[in-house]
Amino acid sequence: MTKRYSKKRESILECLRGTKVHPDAQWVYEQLKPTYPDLSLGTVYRNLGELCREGRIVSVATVSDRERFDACLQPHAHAICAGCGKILDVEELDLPDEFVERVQSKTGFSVSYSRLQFVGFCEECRKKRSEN
Amino acid sequence: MTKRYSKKRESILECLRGTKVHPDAQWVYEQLKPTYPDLSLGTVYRNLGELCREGRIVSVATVSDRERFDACLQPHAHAICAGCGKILDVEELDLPDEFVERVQSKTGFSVSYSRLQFVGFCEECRKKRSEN
DNA sequence: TTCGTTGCAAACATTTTGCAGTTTC
DNA sequence: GAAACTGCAAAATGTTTGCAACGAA
Repeated sequence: MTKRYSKKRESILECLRGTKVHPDAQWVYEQLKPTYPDLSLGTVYRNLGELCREGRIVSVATVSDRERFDACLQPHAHAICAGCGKILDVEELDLPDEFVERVQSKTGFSVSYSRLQFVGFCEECRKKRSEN
Repeated sequence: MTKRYSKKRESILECLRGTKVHPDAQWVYEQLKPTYPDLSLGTVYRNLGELCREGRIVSVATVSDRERFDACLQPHAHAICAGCGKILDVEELDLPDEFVERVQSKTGFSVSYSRLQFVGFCEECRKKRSEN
């Protein structure tokens, strides 16, 4: 199946590249719906999957049962709020190079990429909690 | 709601403690079903959720849309096979202590726990791939 | 007796898929 | 014109929930 140009796929990728929220399919759909009134959610899912398989985006986490994506391919850590689901990038937390090598030698895996997630509560959610 | 003893809940916890496969709800259900012919999947879900909330088990990853759990609470990394979904423990990959502090100071999060995942393909899945 | 726990089935939410029409090449 | 792409709706999948029966304290 040779790949063909698709305006909607390109827009989905651009949408991801232009945001820092690490969105899920629904969010991308809502962003693009005004521009493409005939856009369907299935198309968003299909293209997110395709872009992942091609390695043009990555799946960074599943939060509240929704898969979240990122078009930034440079490895970096994520802070995930267990309250509101917000995901923030955290730079300058690079894993030692030998980690991947050690995983490969210990498990026999060939490692494609890694995820470093810090789960907790963001300031806003902590504030809301203390109010109640 | 004061907690009461439940044989099934205890068995669910024991089941998790006795395995290294980082199972999902379905797997636990199938393990215990012979022992408890009247066990229902809903009970497994309810208790896994409860055990998580109590901090007696942790959710280590969502693979192929299924949440996977672990009764081992010592922080450790995981190798996740994108082919078959297998999850292996990887010891001796400790994050520098200052990572959590840095996340907290940079994002304002209060971090509860972290996850370090290495996604790739296990030996068996690579073998299968090269055969086709 | 109280109220947490469970089985069961229905409800839910997210994601996938089949198909017919459309677009790219 | 062939094959990829899409909208739409239905289906599939994992998970949650309401309720009546059950069980622990």
